[in-house]
Amino acid sequence: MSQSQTLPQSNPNRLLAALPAEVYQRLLPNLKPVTFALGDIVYESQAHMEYVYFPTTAHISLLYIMTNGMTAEVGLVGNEGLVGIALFMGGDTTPNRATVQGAGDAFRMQASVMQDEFKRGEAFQLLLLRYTQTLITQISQTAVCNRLHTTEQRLCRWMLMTHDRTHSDELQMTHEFISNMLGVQREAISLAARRLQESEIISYARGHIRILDRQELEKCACECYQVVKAEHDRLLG
Amino acid sequence: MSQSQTLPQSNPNRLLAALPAEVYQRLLPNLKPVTFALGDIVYESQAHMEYVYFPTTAHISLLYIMTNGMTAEVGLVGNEGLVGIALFMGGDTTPNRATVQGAGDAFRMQASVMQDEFKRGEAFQLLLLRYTQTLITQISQTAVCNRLHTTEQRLCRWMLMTHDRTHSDELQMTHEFISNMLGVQREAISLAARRLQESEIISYARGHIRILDRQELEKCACECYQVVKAEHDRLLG
DNA sequence: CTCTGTCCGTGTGTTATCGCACATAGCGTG
DNA sequence: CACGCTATGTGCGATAACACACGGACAGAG
Repeated sequence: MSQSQTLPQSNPNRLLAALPAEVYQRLLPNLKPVTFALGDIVYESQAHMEYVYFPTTAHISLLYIMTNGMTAEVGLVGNEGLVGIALFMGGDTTPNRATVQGAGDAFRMQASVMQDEFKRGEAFQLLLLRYTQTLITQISQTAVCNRLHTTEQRLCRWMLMTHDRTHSDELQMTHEFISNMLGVQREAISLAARRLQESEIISYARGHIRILDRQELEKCACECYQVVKAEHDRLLG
Repeated sequence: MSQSQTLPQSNPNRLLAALPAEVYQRLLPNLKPVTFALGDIVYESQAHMEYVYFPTTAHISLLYIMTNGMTAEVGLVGNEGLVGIALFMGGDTTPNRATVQGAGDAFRMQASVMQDEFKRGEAFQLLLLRYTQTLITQISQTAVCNRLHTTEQRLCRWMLMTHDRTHSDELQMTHEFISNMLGVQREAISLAARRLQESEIISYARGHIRILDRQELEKCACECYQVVKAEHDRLLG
């Protein structure tokens, strides 16, 4: 992680953008731009959290690591949200690791500054709680989806969610990486991905996936994608 | 649902019990005892919510119903929590149905009264947000568990969670009912339950399950049960 | 241009679960 | 006590996913 020189204004964090000007101005001096590389660990499971992060171009996975080493993603955060909700929910830590799934930029804010503004109980608090509600919906739907849908459907949903946060048709990730997010074997991803490639919905090679036909991709995904999206639009759109 | 005559003090709601006396006294006039029967629907998916509920002896399932009718539980609330978090998180509704899994009592509070107290930003708010954080952990762990663990492990975890909220060794529920919670076929529950009965960990007959050996049951469950319990104890213990 | 590590393809056997069909048994009702 | 309903047992073929193994192909480093 390194400091970047200029604020990435072209693709702002949407929570910060939704704040009243007065609040935004008050917080601005406390927003420091940072750059994340793929694979960076933002927070370790159960570890102290000093900052909250408002992604702009980066996106971050919340994942759980079992004692036997298997992993599964429970949530995904891009420029629509923030990472570190435990710091205002009162937990201070979480059992999940937060790791960078897409390299890019974010703003960070000292936990104490965020908490002071949160305690004012105004727009900032309302916004953060509403976002947390959408995150709860996302996690709930992941629970349901993990139980009731096929690997192929879940792969489609996951690519759509990632696509929304990537702002590019090319996703840089290997089958191996995706299998760790979806909690399945790498071979299962290879199989599902190949079927999608044969249908000319995606194409891929050596860690680069290109989304060719987003409409078809949405048709192949389960309803979970739309449920989460609709709930997000309702609460923060 | 019917009004009961006396407040069930023997088994209080633990959130209410944790409030400072001053706050509790202020809220008391707004707490109305209600009794739930098995199967009652507390909130319908996407429907208006007029009250929040603090269970005492009842416990309530949060479950998602797919368009094809399949269901899966995402969370379980007993006297350690409350139902209706969307009312202070700012969502007002949720995509999940809340349904009574164990008959019993609860206190209800008008949404507006709850919101007024919440906005004071004091003990009540802190407590509710902390509880919400434990619920997020529960939902997250359900997501992971649904993906990575066997039906038998998940059945054990689910019975433990229910046992904690039932305050009795006898759970009144059929295999069919449990299968709807865990999102599996009824036959899969029958199989797993029979294995547990053969090991003399539980016994059951016609909708009555008796937990014979809770220690063994914990051994058969996955780590998810302990993770959620530990996080709850850390935040609200 | 060769080497090496990463990424993906593919096969085989095994297990878990589904989907369905039907049998059996207890319970309440009339 | 006969009946019907509900709860559970059981079998079987189909499918999805796991676990493991190994081969091929490409990219980048040197």
